[in-house]
Amino acid sequence: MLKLTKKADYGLMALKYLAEHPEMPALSAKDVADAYGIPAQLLAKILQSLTKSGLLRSHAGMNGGYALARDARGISAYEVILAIDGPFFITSCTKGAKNCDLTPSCTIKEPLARVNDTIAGVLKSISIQDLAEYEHPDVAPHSAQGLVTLTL
Amino acid sequence: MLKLTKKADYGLMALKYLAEHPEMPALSAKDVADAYGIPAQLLAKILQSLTKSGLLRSHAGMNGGYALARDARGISAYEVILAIDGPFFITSCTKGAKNCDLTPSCTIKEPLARVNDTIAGVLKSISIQDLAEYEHPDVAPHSAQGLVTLTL
DNA sequence: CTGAATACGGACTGAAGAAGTCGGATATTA
DNA sequence: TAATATCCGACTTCTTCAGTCCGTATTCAG
Repeated sequence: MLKLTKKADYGLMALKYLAEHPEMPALSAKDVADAYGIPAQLLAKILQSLTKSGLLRSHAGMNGGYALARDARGISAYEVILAIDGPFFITSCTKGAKNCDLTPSCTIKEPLARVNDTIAGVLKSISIQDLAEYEHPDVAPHSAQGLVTLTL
Repeated sequence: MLKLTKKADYGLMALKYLAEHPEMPALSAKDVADAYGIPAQLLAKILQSLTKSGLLRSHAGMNGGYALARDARGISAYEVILAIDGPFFITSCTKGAKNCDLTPSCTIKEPLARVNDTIAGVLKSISIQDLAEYEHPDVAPHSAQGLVTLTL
């Protein structure tokens, strides 16, 4: 629980890989899948959904493949996860149209919604470029600085 | 995905309920379950695991039940979730003994581990007391102030 | 023009985890 | 002793995730 799906992981990895190879006009799903040992067909579908969400540009045919639709710095981890897994909510019942049946239970969900927002904020502050630049943990703790304030 | 299990929800609700009724020496699983419309047997098992983790004190027999083992202010949401669902990691492969088979994939997981720590920090900053005090969203945005800094 | 390489997309299967139930054993108290 | 509890393991059911299969459409090279 509270875990990213493998699809989201794969998607982040693939985008990172694309960001690391800006010289290539396009990389096929198979290229990326082979680079990481990911099931090619599965990654293909992931990249397709990222294309539909506008994060990638695709091109069929020989020497086709995928490329980042924007600069790596302009794509956040949040967008990627959202595109692949849909909107996430930390709580089971959200205060949307489908309200939850347990009337008083929602008193606990309100504060947790703040947690949800906090997590979303953190993920929004991380760009694909950040992931690509990240080399070694102990070497350079620089770059992205996400400051998040949680007020209950 | 990135969602709390219902068990964790139920557990948080139950602890909140206990915190709201400090006058009661003990409340049975059934009491709490009825208050929220939760399956009693399911909640019972949740409360048992919270007891094993030392967050609750239990007492069998008539007029028995559960009570908070500590002050509500000393129990964090993090502890509750940990006790019920076990340790959570945002990424599928964690850098523990069971290392992941995808060698290069882990390059992406390192930065996400920071996200994981951030989330844990937020959850640690929220106490059961905070949940119990939280009355209405628009009325009083006071109390718990969690400040979390994420450095990639 | 033809064939290879590629993206696209629906349907399907298997595995895993979550949610909940059942049944019984133990402990405490009225 | 009977009622009320916690305690605990096994089980079923349901959903979601992960992955595969297969057919179609698009583009490019020869």
